Amino acid sequence: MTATMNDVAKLAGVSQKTVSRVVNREAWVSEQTRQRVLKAVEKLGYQPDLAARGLRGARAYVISLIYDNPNPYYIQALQEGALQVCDELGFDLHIHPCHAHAQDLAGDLVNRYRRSRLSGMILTPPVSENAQVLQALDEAGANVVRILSASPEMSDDGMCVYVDDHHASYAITEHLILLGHTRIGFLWGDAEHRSSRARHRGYADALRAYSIKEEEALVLRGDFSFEDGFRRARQLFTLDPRPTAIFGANDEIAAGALVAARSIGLDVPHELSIAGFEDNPFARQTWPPLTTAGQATENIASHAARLLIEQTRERPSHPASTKLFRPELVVRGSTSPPARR
Amino acid sequence: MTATMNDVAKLAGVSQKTVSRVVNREAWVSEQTRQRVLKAVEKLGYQPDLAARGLRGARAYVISLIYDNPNPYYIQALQEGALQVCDELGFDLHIHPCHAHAQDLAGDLVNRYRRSRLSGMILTPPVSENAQVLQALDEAGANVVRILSASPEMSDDGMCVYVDDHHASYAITEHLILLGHTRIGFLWGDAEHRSSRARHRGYADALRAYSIKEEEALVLRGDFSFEDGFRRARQLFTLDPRPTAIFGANDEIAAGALVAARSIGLDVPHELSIAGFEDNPFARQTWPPLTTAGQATENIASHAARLLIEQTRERPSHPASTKLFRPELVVRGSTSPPARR
DNA sequence: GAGTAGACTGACATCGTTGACAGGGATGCT
DNA sequence: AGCATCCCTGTCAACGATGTCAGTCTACTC
Repeated sequence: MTATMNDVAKLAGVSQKTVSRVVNREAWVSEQTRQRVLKAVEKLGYQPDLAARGLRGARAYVISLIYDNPNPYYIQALQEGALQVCDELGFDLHIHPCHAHAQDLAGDLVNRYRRSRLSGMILTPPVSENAQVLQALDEAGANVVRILSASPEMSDDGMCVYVDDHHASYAITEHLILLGHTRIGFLWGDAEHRSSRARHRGYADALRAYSIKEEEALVLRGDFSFEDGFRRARQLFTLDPRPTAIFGANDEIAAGALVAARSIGLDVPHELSIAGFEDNPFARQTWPPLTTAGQATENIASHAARLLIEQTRERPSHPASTKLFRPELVVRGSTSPPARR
Repeated sequence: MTATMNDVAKLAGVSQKTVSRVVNREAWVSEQTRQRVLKAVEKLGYQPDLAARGLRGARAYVISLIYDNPNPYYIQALQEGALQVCDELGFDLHIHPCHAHAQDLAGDLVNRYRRSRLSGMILTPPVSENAQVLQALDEAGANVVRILSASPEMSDDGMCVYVDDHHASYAITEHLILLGHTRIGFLWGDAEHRSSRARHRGYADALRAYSIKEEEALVLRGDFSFEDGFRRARQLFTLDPRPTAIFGANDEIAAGALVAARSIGLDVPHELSIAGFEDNPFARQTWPPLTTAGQATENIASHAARLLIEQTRERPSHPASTKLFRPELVVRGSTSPPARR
């Protein structure tokens, strides 16, 4: 039913191998032959069979996106970015949600890698920071690109796409300080995420830069969830005096804080400013909309996918390159100067 | 490096074919041989290669999930549900976001079907209701399961997983009526979605059942987005008298209405009740949390995936079966009796 | 005791593609 | 003229599984 390479070859009057050469853009095919083959391809609506291709070739035409992240907006953006590049370059994308704490995550990923003959994997936080996983994949000879928070040293092995959380977090904190806030609560994300630590450092560094002392009671650890943001915000409200601003390590936490404020009748932003991080669509759908910082996750993912696929093609011209993305401050209605007391 | 069926066969001292039989749970293999093979499989960590399998067999071991839906929570739930079944049954899942209005969606899907040798496709609204797509896939002999809103006739061809939007929408409207509301605004979702029409019918039928006249001015068409919910809610607020309740055809619309209410200083639920539909996690993260109706989308998707894979296996024992899911009413803080005027 | 059916196993071709290698014609160099 | 080199093309085996078919070995029936 579906046309195969053989059909194309017959129609074009060449050998199957020559069709393969044309399709794969190999060198040394005469222009004349090329055109004839392409015409036949067109006519038959031929499309290479990914399974057969992957079977014979060392490389298959599939990459996998690995994530463990509760934020659907983030995940969807990742997927869209990666898919766009895959479509363009004729690859398939597999998605693999997983649990960062699963029994044998490393083994599982290695199995997947083999079983599906992956060309490569895109690792996202926190899996991209899991030393055990990285080692196992490295030993298996897997082709990996990691998305992760930039660390001051940037000394990671392999190909990485960095996000400068520290910088953006500094910018958000500075924004609050410049509005006149000095008592700024900070709600952590999962401490095991490197990005959480970077975001906290950005906060602390900004305070220091403006000679504001970091108060222990204003900084609460927890996780990246809405619920935990809600809980911890309420905890901050018991302080006397209350903080005049809260900076949540992601938009979900900030949204939780927003609802917490509402729940005790606090007016945002006049009685309390709230800022988030990531700039989900979500952040635009609260009232008031959230001040936050973000970078199109889609771009980050598509960059990672492109890097990965290029590496697959073994073009030695591209040395293992990295890239740094800088999220940008987005000021919306949830922050304003503190009310005078 | 990775073990193949041949390696397993050698170790177990049987033919490759026998290993294939054991792995695929075919009948007529002696228990003794089975055990020996399984031990060898275990020892070598053998996993069947999906590409090779798909190449030889008519069926491949991949299904695809097709969607065009702006709601990441919904999509993620679909994905999780489908993936769970795929993992269990040894299939791969491809995801394929698309645009329902794309130039040649039907052709694109058929191409994909062939190119990746899919075992089948799960179609979600609104693609699952696109006659042109259905016909093209049918002609290509594609194996399809559709997720879609139940219609009164239920006369769809092929395998379907139905969601009873009408029933749930009736329940929500009834809930509002029983609280004492009579002027209830209704904000449509995209009219081309069958579910939108079903939800509106549920609303209208409930009003009729309680002898409340449907007022044209209270019913506004639009799409499923937050922004459009916001816009249309503001439009409703210009009416005199204002509606005392708004029912949005999904949670996003309802959230938009919530923010709209806030923006003109209306207190929810006391001055205005708001209800949504779908029960996203999202609906719990507003203030107040939304009254809504929902059914675990994950279950719907996993049911669809299971149906699809079973059909692949050509077990004639299962006639093309369908299933009806009934979303349930979830009452939260965004609805209450109307204030007395 | 022959025939038949049922349980179990293996040999071999095959899916659609790519990789290794060989071959042939044109061109350039000695 | 002879040889090497550069283009261009084709032949053949292989990837790792499954499907077809033919076989063997037991047990049961008549």
